[in-house]
Amino acid sequence: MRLVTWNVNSIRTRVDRVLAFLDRSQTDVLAIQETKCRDDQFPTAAFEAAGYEVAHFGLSQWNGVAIASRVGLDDVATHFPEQPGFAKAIIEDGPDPLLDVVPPIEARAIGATCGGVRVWSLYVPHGRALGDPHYTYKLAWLEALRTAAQTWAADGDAVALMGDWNVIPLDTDVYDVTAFEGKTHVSLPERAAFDAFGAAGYTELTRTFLPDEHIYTYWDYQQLAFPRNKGLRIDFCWASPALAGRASAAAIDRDERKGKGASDHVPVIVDLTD
DNA sequence: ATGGCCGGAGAATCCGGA
Repeated sequence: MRLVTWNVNSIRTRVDRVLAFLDRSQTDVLAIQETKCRDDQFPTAAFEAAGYEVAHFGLSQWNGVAIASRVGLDDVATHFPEQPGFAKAIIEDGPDPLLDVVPPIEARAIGATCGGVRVWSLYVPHGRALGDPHYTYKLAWLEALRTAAQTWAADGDAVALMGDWNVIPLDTDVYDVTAFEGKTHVSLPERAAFDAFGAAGYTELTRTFLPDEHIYTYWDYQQLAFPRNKGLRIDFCWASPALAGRASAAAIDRDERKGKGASDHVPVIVDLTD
């Protein structure tokens, strides 16, 4: 079975390219991030015509996550247990007891069971800047996900946590780490939050099969980043113990960054034995 | 070749991205 994660940066703009990729790659399950649309705007019919069921969670033009599967799609969840919401005032000042406000959960996670694997499509908050409320939110979000993931692993579930993690785990996962001094994605707390999935028993499958340095999954649209190969490695697949042993290969489809109409991220592919 | 931001909203730029 072939699982793929891809931040498509607008599904409506990219749908032809995504469907062409699904056909060419013979992908069974696609975890999509940054669909940038509401559920009623998602091009579901086009996916169904290609033989895929789709579950999408999108609230506005921001974020948006989906799973497309041709091997079944059951028990859809639009957030993980204790997933924090984001509300700037609450994070800065604490909850207001007079308002009893609950921060709204953003469209950054969707889970479904596909071909016996619990697949999660995840769009980890960017963080914006060190010390920004969004950075605090990012760390809390990752910690809550790790807590949930630990429970799933303890239950013996076959889980794939796939998506845009917005963390650069190693200095060699970026073209020049000094360009990120004092910025998000490389800070110690972010890297610790990412590495905690390993401590929880999960295996990052792309690292297993693609251990080379300076392998990237994202290149900025600006300043000729792709032709100059100034990229980042930020898209990953953490596999639970029950799943990791089934992995047979991983690949990054760098060619998908070429040409007009490319997303700034490329597909990250994981193959499992049946 | 892989090329000098892009997408969405909505009417002028502005937000968010990393």
